[in-house]
Amino acid sequence: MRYSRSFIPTLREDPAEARKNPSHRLLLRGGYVRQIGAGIYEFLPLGLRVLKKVEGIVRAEMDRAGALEVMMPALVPADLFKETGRWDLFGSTLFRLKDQKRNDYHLGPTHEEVITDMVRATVRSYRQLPINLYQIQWKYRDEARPRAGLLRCREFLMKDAYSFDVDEAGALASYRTMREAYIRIFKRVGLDFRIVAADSGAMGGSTSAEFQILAETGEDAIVVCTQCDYAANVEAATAKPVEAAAVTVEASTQRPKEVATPGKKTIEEVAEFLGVDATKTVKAGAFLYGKAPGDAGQLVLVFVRGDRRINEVALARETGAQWLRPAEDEELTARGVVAGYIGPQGLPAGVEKVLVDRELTSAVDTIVGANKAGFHVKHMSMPLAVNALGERASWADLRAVGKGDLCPSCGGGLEEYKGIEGGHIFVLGTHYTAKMGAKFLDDKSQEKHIVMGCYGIGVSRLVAAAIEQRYDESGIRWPMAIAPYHVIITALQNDGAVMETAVKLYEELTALGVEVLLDDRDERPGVKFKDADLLGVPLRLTVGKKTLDQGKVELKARTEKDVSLVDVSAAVELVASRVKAELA
RNA sequence: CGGGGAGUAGCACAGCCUGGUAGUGCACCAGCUUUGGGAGCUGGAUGUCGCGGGUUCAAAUCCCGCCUCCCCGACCA
Repeated sequence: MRYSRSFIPTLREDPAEARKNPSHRLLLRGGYVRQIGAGIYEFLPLGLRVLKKVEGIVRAEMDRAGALEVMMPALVPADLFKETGRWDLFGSTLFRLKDQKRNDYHLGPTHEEVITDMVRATVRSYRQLPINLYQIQWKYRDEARPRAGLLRCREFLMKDAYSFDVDEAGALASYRTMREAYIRIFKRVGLDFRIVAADSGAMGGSTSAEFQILAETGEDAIVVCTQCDYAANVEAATAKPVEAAAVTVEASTQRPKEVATPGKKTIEEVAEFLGVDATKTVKAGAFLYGKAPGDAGQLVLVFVRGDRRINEVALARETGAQWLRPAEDEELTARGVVAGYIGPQGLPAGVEKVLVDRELTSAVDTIVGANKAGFHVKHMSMPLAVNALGERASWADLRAVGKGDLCPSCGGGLEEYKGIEGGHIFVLGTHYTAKMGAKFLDDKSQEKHIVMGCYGIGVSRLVAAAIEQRYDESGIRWPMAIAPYHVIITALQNDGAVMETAVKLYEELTALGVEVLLDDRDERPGVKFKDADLLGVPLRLTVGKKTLDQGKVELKARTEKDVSLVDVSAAVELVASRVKAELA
């Protein structure tokens, strides 16, 4: 492509509304995309080339794994979601609309119901299974807060595959096949990623894993063991409990004693006031939760070590809550609980449920709230307190795990990283097929529900994630596999031998299947260099009078500092082989 | 959904407090010069000042209502 004939409206300055996020900023500045609304984007030619490259890799690997591509409607009649209850469960995130007959529809945020409907209408026998169907389509979610450019959109390109098997073992095999395909995809795209254990959330599945792309700007926190292959989203992470020996036990015989802590409510305040470390205190959290939308909230008190944070996802899992939120002070007062001074002993009868983090099994001499304004209790033993609460209390893993914790599987150190969720794979079981009556006859003439799995990749999100992982102050640094062009030829003079040589290189490389952007614009060299860096094309061939007089052109990689002078006659072969090598 | 900020030319912004012919830089067009890391000079074109209403002789500016976008948080199958 000749730059002079292309449509690449680069911006010299940062758009005001995209300064916070590198990929957003660079995609806009590089003329890849344009924002047209919150979380809604146009893909310009360059952006579309990148998107199609990612899509192509995903498609190739899905096909290789035996999945079959289908196309489903984005506009979906509400009946299907009503069958599984997701019409209500999805809540405000679902884009809903009515047709002229006032019937309900939604824009597909994901297509489990639609694909299950397709399968239940056509599959009758175990002989038709297993099958894996996938789609690469625009999906819609009315995000409460779209942000970070392509990373969290309301309209986004998604690959979703859905597997259907005769039993759990089959589903697990399908899951493993997808897992392998995903590894190939993320590697081919050129991403640094980790496969982490994930919370299955409301998908109702059992086995699941996330493919997290490591990036400073990631929204997710993950922990990775430095010694084994344990890795988990912090929402799902557990850690080896701290050994009892690590806690002082000599004072455990002391009797609990109330101390005045007037006005000291937070752990920081209490710890400082009493002159102890936060680890020697216990933090209380109070939450209201319900098991169905619109339930009257039920109160649960949570205790973790003072320096810990409560993992609300783990709490939701433990309580079976469908929704969960911190309780307001007034709601606590109404139940006889004193906000800021909550402790495990002497709790009012209004408190029916208490969960204590397992780490506190060793907390035999700790500081807790006194359930009385202005007082805390020293020398409290959490195990004794839990016993005293009887059936109201139980132990659970509720603390947010982080750096410094020990690996639950090998005891090694855990590191914490930020990640962008690029893919998520689930075994769903019969969650959807049972609700929707997707059945088949097995080889014993028994009617059974199909066992399902689903596997998503955020295709448009990967475009942004790749940038988040690879950029510098000058612009993007695309991996070869998804770069809009493999090489940019920068012609420093716009005429004579320089342009002739540039065109010749362009034509020869193109003939070899190398994708070339020829900067033949009537611009000064500085402008061309700046744009080349901003666009992030992996290789740059610079043709200029100075070096051409000696029969040379310059070759530079976007990720390297050095420039190498190469013979014009050797340039094509050199570039072509390098491109081929990086794509392999 | 709670809190904060912002809407003026393609982009970045000033002007608003204190009402009086809408500005600056970059980009764009023309000419001359320049030509290896976002050139210089001269001239030019470009605006429903987010939308609607109100006050006023007069509104980008003051008042009321609305919309949109961004950031933090909540949320995120």
